[in-house]
Amino acid sequence: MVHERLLETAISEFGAKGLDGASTRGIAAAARTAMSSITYHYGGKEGLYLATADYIASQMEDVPAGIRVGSEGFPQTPEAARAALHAMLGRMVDKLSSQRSESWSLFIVREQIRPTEAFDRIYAGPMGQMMEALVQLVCVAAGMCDAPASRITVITLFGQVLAFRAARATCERLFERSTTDPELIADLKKRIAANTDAILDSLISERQEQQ
Amino acid sequence: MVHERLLETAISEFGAKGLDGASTRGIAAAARTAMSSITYHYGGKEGLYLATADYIASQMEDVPAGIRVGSEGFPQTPEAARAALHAMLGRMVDKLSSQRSESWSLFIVREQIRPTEAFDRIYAGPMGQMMEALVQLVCVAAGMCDAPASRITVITLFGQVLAFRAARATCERLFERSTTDPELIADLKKRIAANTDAILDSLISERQEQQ
DNA sequence: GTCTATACTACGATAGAC
DNA sequence: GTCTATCGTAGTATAGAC
Repeated sequence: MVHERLLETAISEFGAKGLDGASTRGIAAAARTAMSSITYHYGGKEGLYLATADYIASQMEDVPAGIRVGSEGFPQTPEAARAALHAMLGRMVDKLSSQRSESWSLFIVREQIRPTEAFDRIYAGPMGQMMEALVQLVCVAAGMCDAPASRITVITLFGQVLAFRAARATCERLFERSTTDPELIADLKKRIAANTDAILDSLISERQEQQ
Repeated sequence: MVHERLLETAISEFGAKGLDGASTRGIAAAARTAMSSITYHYGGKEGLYLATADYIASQMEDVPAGIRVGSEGFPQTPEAARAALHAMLGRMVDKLSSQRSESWSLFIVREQIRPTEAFDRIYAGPMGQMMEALVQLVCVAAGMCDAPASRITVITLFGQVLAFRAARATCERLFERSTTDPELIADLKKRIAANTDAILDSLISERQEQQ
């Protein structure tokens, strides 16, 4: 219980202020425990930071949802791959829409822009699996091998989802609606699905023109 | 000169650690001045934070590049709007690819996820202009009025660009190339342009089906 | 305008009570 | 395993020299 409270608070504090900026005193107080328990359980501030990264990584396990490169259930036909792509992007929207994701998204974005050892830990887990799965799904869906184009496409697809969290204040202003509105989230999912289809189709026709 | 050195350092420190996390001592030391000069010039830490937001906003002035809703040069035909859209997204990629954008992008993303008064100041400037211009350009390019769909589309287009900065560490891993590589940036721009065309075309055909 | 000096609060780490 | 107490360092703010 103490562990979980500490980690939850740490996500929020480290997310907001970074490793240097956050204070163990503040984290311990918010988690209703003594500061020295951080030293005891995690060896110090840095230890808690890395443990927080692992904790965040573990919370993303449901996003790839078993779709893993090389696994037996991995989609083999363009149609199946496209469906899996839609499903995975949809789960990502759900994940990033949730109130819970607010704290850890700041943590991750900081690590994305200025990576430390913590990013290695996050990427080594479900996040890396998810990105590699997306690459292979795009390849299968567009009938191409693992070309640079498919990887760039994945970043643009991911970006569509990411913007809803990483540019949230802009979304609130643009939509003049709360970004937690389920109807808005449903509309966003539909639009991302339509965009994904359009992008895949344009990749396919590009390929056909080249031949 | 002291002002500029202070503001540049402040972007980086506030970006990394937030308002609470960053220290005036650290900022002053890195800007090679006395800490008390922050009090003198900006009235304190918060004053410097807001001044930093204004400074960031002022640095984005070249992105809308005069394309402003209601101005006389605003594109009126679908073709012109599409070209302007490509140009503006291209300038955004350039901006976000630059080394300089690293510090202020963290500042902005933090404000996007947990907005304070500083975000109002940033959005009131070129950033808000840019987003509203994108909305109108999508409307003109897709032959639709200011529907919710156009605003959601703008977020997805923006997300494609944003990902290159806000998910940089993921990009580095996916591409196994430096994200400052000009060739990679050129490829990304081409892909975003192609995706934008595909997305606009799908918006247009959606509209035609409805009729 | 820019600096030093100082008052007071908060920081991380650690030792030791229980 | 969780707490309090304490040490040395670093934080903001302010007053005042120049």
